[in-house]
Amino acid sequence: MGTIDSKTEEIIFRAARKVFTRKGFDGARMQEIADEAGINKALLHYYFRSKDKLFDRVFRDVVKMTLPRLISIMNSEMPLFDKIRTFTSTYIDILSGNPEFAGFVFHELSRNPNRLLESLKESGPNLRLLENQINEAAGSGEIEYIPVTHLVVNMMSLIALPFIAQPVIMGMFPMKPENFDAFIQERKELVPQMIINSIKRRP
Amino acid sequence: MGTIDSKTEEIIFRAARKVFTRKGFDGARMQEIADEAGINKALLHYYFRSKDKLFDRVFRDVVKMTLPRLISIMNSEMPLFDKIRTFTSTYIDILSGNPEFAGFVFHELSRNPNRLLESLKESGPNLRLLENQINEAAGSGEIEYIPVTHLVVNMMSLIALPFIAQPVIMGMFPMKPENFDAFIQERKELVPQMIINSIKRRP
DNA sequence: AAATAATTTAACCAGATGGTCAAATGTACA
DNA sequence: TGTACATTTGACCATCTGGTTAAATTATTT
Repeated sequence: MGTIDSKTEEIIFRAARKVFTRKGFDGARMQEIADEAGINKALLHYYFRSKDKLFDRVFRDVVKMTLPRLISIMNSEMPLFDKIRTFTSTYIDILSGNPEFAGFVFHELSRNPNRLLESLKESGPNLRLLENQINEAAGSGEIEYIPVTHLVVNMMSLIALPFIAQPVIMGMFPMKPENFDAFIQERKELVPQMIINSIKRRP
Repeated sequence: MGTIDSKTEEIIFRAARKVFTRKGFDGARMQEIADEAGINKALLHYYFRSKDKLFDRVFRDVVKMTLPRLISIMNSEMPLFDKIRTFTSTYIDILSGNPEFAGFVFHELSRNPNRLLESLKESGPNLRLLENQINEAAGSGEIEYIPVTHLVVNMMSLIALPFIAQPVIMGMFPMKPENFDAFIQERKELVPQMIINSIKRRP
């Protein structure tokens, strides 16, 4: 279940992912997906019964392309600061390759919050582990205490929002696409530095 | 131009803002707006010729409800750290009162990037001023240098994303709506502290 | 090569959706 | 009161959209 065997099925699926992630469920048209795939609209329904079913597959695929790698970093035994650095650069790399993913996931999730819950329930990040690392580092005086919630949300925010806000950013600060890419790359260093700097205890 | 005189016009407009900000342009239905306003669908077109026109008014209104206050803070002569604190708490207050605004603006902007450019062109924030403040503070050794772009994007990110990601956050960390509100309130202190901490030069 | 099954298509359908219009209702004013 | 004007509505229309179906085409099996 969930596998793609035929060649055309693969083509259709990629087309669907492209259109859905760019336009969202409501903005996407089955006809547009068919055109993008270069096939007849009826073929969409032959392979993926309905728009809902096709969308569902796409959404799961997008989650599967991002979450597992991030969760495995979170759940690793890596030291706290390394974890922050690795998480950031991995997440930024993923989104650099698929800039629409961030906006897509958050937007569709607000349309149907239950969607992610399933994915998270079956293999969520082990927040207890991260919590322990924070407590240890705070106990030893290495860092100032910060609740896990805020630390995680801070990382997500600093990483994901620039992609969602790309048009705003490129409008505010005159930027060509290459400049925006460079700007994002700078953040692979800047974001973890900033997070670490903000919690590291001052001498 | 752009004013609302009649009582029903006001009711319709509020209904439209509610529906559009929650569902987006593509997800919104004229019938739903009419129902929300408790009037006939034809009346929508009587007051606001088309869905596009109505949406445009709503979008402009939302921008006008947020941007000017933020811009005036940015353009004020307030000291850098105060500016960061005031900007954050004002922005969070605005979004707390209208949690859908953030996702709405960013999503619709990626559908039509030109929309904001107009609003920004006529009265954008004076980034040169902020830049000077950064340079001064960096020159005097008070802070570590940071490009304006990153500083501004960092603030936007830490403030706006939690609202966009609300369902994700409430799913990851078991949170009831009240808890989420409290979580957001905590950030009015935490975010500026974090930003300032991350740039303040260490002794 | 014939028969069977899988893939692909053109044509079509039903319901939804943005939009129109003529009639009805209400309001102000002479 | 009657008349001009604005407001509101129900009914209707054209188009779009997801989905179906029967036929055509291609691949597979015997």
